[in-house]
Amino acid sequence: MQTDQRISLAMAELMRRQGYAATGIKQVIEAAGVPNGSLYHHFPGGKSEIAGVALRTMGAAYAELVGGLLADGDDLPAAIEQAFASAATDIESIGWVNMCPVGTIAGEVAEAEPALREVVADIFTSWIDEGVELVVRRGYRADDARELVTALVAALEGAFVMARTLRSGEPLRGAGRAMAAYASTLPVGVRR
Amino acid sequence: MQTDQRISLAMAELMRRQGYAATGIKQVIEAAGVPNGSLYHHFPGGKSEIAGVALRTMGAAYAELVGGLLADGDDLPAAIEQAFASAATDIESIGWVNMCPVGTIAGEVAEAEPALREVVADIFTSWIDEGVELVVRRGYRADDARELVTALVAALEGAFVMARTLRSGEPLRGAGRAMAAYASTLPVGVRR
DNA sequence: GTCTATATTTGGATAGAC
DNA sequence: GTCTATCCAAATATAGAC
Repeated sequence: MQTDQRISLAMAELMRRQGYAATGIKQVIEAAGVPNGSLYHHFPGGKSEIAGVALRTMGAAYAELVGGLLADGDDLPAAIEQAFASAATDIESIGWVNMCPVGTIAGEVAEAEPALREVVADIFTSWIDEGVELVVRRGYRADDARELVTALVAALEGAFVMARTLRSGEPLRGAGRAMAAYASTLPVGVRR
Repeated sequence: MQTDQRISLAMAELMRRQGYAATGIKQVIEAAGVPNGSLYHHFPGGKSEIAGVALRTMGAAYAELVGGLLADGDDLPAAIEQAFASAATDIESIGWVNMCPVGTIAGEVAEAEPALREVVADIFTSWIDEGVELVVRRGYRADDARELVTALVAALEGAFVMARTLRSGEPLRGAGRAMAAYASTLPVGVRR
């Protein structure tokens, strides 16, 4: 793997566990196994530049994951409930660290790191846009779809934090059932 | 105001903007206007002890706020939608900083600061317990109430982060409408 | 492009006079 | 209880040889 990828991957892994502020460049250097000078050669912008790249990579990975879950199955409400439940089972078995870190980083950098706030805003926006497209393709109205997907992302991020803090998958399952019930109230043009 | 209150209040305000890791003791000292020695006299446990006190205070304040919103009005779904909408209007006008910071801190400290993770877990638990009592008192089934309140907290925390990042109140309003729609699907013993 | 050495600032925490 | 001075480790970033 390329040096710059090793660096941004190490940054991503550390941010997932500790967030942005608590993650030190020296930790990144050690985890990536690269010398200090190489890091600043590849990322002249230092810590925040690396974090930006790491965030975009994680954002894209989760978009693919969630998109896949939402695309599966005939019934959207059922697919939603299953996606949340599967996330719950994952973190219960694999470990509480295995969580989407974008929301936590978002809260951390929103006021103090304008450049990173915009990166996260881009990630949220693209998640929503891609999700809306999937939902519209299932026959839902565009404005319903946007509201549903926005609420889905909010519920998912919030439930992740609660699950990790309470060491329980229940918040994720509960949020999934709630969002599925909400989705059931929306009209579907094509398939109903 | 007492010295220790000035300290924990300053810590709370700084954590709201920057999170836990990025907030320095020196910043707290300056913001509170107290000398270094006084801080460690009142809080021998240093930074994490102060953060614990600050978190508990913020947790209680938000419990009261949200509890008041949920207790108002005849119709629970309408009260939920209004509570989220009111939060949206607040942060749009007062400022994006004016947000519940508990969720962000939760993500930050979940793996790295076990003592603070437990403090946040206590806060989430008491929010849920108090919310469940309010909802049960309205005639909902206890298990429905617990699931609803858990999802409410998750959606609220997630929507706060999205709103602050996207600089828009819409995620909060959308999440509120979604949760209201979900609440409408639950049976009410007394009033329906 | 890689690597070592180091500059400089800031972190949290402590000591001890008053 | 209050306050000043200070310690020591860690932070990010840079300089310059190779």
